[in-house]
Amino acid sequence: MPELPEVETIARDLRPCLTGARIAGVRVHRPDILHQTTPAAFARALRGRRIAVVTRRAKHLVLVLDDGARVVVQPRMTGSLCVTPTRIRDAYAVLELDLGDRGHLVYRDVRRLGVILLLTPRRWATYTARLGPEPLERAFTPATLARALSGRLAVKKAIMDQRRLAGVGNIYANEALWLAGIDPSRPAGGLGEDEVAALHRSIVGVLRRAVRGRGTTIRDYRTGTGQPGTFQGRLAVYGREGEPCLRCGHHLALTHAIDQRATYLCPWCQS
DNA sequence: CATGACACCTGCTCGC
DNA sequence: TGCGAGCAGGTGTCAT
Repeated sequence: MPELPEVETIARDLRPCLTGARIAGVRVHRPDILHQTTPAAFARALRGRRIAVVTRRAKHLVLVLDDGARVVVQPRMTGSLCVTPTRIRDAYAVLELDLGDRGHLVYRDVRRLGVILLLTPRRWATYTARLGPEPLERAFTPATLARALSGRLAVKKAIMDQRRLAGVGNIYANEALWLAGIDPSRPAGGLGEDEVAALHRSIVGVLRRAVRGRGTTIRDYRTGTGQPGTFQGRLAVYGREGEPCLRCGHHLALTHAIDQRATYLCPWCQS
């Protein structure tokens, strides 16, 4: 579920709690979320290690351990992470790390669509190479975006394709395309230079504002401190079908024509 | 290579 | 009130 701003918020919240913490114990409550490893091997690799760095790549949280291994958490639809001072019973807890006097890190995931990976430096290199550029890094320019926008697929699909561009999901794709005044079904490769520039500005702008708002909570998303985000109150189109467009006043529409995902748009000013 | 269908899961909401 | 259908912000795989 969480997109870039949500995972960025979680990473920022967890960073002061986790950086330098030693992993004293590992509890895997739901083994099915561990991919390409077993609970026993996973626990063996983590126990006794220190967490050196807490970071984010695309929509994924990354814990770099002091031996260079990386624990990658993909929360997907309903995953959430937070640190608590003491253990609390939770039917949806999937993984718990005991951090001694630094408390407990809990990964909870109601639908259990999330994934946790343990990657060597070499496998991490392969992993990150498959993901597109980070839209909030300085190196992300309109030219970078233009490279992601090739082909005849819908521009909305293109910006949500994590190999082309990292971190944008359904909510922010809808918002960015509305901000840029671009029809989401337009072929990605057919945008003009000015439209690419507008979309670049919109993507960067909406992601920055959403990070400042600590993410969007529609249902399940919680920050790293267990609270809802605030950006849901500032969405211009997502979830607002039938309501007036904030630019032109026409009724916003909802379709599922692109990849069967909810697409919200203003039929008047996105055409 | 691009695209579409589907699978993975559970909970919530809506309509009857 | 109760029940089934449909829907949900993501990603990987497989067939075409």
